[in-house]
Amino acid sequence: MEKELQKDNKELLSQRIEKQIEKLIRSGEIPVGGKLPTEQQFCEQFSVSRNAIRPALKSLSARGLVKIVKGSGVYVNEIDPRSVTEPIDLFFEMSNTSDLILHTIHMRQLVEPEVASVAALKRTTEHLNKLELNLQLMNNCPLFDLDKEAEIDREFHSTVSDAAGNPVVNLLMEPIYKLITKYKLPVFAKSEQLVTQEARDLMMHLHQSIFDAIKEKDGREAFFRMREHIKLTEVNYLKSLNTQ
Amino acid sequence: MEKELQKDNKELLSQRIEKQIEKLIRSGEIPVGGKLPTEQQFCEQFSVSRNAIRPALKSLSARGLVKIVKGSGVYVNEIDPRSVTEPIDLFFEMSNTSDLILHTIHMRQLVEPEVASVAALKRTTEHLNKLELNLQLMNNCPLFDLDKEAEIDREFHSTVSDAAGNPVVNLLMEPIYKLITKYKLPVFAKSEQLVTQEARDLMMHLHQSIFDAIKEKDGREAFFRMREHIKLTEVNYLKSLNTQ
DNA sequence: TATTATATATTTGTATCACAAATTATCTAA
DNA sequence: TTAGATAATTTGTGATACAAATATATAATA
Repeated sequence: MEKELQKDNKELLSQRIEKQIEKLIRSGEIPVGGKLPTEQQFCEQFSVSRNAIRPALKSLSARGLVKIVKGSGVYVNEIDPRSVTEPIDLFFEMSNTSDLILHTIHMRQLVEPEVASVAALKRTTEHLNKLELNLQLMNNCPLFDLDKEAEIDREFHSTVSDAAGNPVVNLLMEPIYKLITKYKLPVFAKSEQLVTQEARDLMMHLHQSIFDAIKEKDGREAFFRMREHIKLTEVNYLKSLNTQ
Repeated sequence: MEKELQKDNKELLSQRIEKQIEKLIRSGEIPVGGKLPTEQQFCEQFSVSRNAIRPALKSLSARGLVKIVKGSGVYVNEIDPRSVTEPIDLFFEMSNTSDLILHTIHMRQLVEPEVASVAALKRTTEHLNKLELNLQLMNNCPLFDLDKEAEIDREFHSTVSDAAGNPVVNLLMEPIYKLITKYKLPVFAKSEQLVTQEARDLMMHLHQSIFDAIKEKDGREAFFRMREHIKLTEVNYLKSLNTQ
C-alpha cells in the first residue's frame, strides 16, 4: 500500500513526507502514545530511503509531535504544556526592544489585576505559603543583585497567576513574566542612581499588600493593589529608558 | 579548532551538537541573517559525520532558529511572530476538553473588554472597514454553516485585537481565537435545537454594537458590549454542554 | 567598462551500505 | 514460573556517491 506524495516540486521530499506523517498524527489515526511505523516501513510505503524519512521524523520530534526512542521506535507525544511556549520565549528574547517590553507591560495591566482578584478567591494555603516564602526571599535579597530580585519578582507574579487556577492564563502569561528579568537591564547599564532602598521598599510594600489582600480573600483590594504595582512597574521602566 | 562536546552520555551526539550550535545563535555570535558554517566545516570542528550534523540542523530548522537553503547554506532566522504560537495551537487542538475551552473563554473575559476599549481609541479607518465588511459577511452567512460562522466570528475578534495596537496581546490571544471554531461542535453533534435565528440575531446585534462603539471611539461602551458578548458566549457554551 | 552568458565550484538533499547502541522479543535453564 | 542469556528489531552514526540548487568564477559581448 504505497502512499501518494503530491509532488509540489520545489518542496523537498522529506518535507512532503513530514506533512503526510503529521496528518496521521493530527487526525488521530495514530493515538497519543501510539507507535508510528518503523523507518523501514515508511521507506517501503513512500519508496524512499531512510535519508528522506529521518529528517521528517526529526522535524516532527523537534516540534514536539513525536518522541523518538533509540532502539525502540517513534511514538506520538503527549504534548507538554510547559514546552509549547518555548518559541515565544525565544522570540521575545531575540526581539528585545523597549517597545516590546512596554507592550508586555500593557498586557500585564490588562490581565494581572483581574487575575489577582480571582486568585484572592481561589488560592489554597499552599499558594499562600509559597507567596509568604517569596516575600521573605525578597526581603533577604541584596539590594544590588538585580538578577535575583527580578527572579523573585517573576516567581511572585507567576505564583499569583497559578493561584487564580486558570492554566490557559498561566500558559500564555509565563513568557511575559520571564521578561521581568529584562526590565532593569537599562538601569544597570546606566548607573545605580535608580537602585535605591526606597524603590525596593515600595515594591516590597506592594507585593506585601497584594499578598495580604489575597490572604484575606479580598478580591477587590487585590485587584487595585496589583494594578498599582504594574503601573509603577511601567513608570519605573519608562524612567530607566529616559535616563539612558 | 576542534570544539569540546561534553559527553553527558545518554544524550545523543546530534543533540549535544544541536545545543552547541544553538549557543552560537542565542549568544548572537552569528547574527540574524548570518550564515552558519557548512556541514563539512561542522564535521571537521566536531570530528563527526554529516549524519550527526544534519539532524541537529534539521531540529534547529524545525524550531525556527535557522533556515536551511539547499545549495546555499544554513542561515540564522529572523523569527516569524506568526509561527511562534503554532505549538500552542497544536496543544489546544489536541487537548480539546470542555475545561480547556472554558478556561480560554475566561481568559477572553479578562482581556477582550479592555482590548475593545483600547481599540475604540486607537482604531484606524482600515480597521473600521474590515470590521464593517465582517458584519456583512456574517449577515450573509447561512444559519447552519457553523464553520463559516465561527470563522467570521474569529476574524471579528482578531480584528478588534489588532485595532488595539498591541502586538503582544495579538500574538498571545490568536491561539484562543482559533478555538472559536470548536465552541459549537457539541451543539452540532447534539442537534440543531440551539441553532436558532434568535441566537444568531443576538450575536450579530452584539457585534454590531461593539463595532458602533469602536467607530464612535466610545471606549467605555465598547468595554461593556464586549463583556456582554463574551459572557453570552460562555452561557451558550455551557448550555450546549448541558444538552449533551 | 559593464553586462550577460557560460562554465565551474560549492552546498544541501537523497540513495546505499555498514555497523554501533539501545530496546524488545525469544529462548533456555533452573 | 522465573531468571538470565541470546537473538532480533529499531534508531543512531559513519562513509561514500551522486543529484539538485545555489554561488562563484570565467569568458564573451555590447
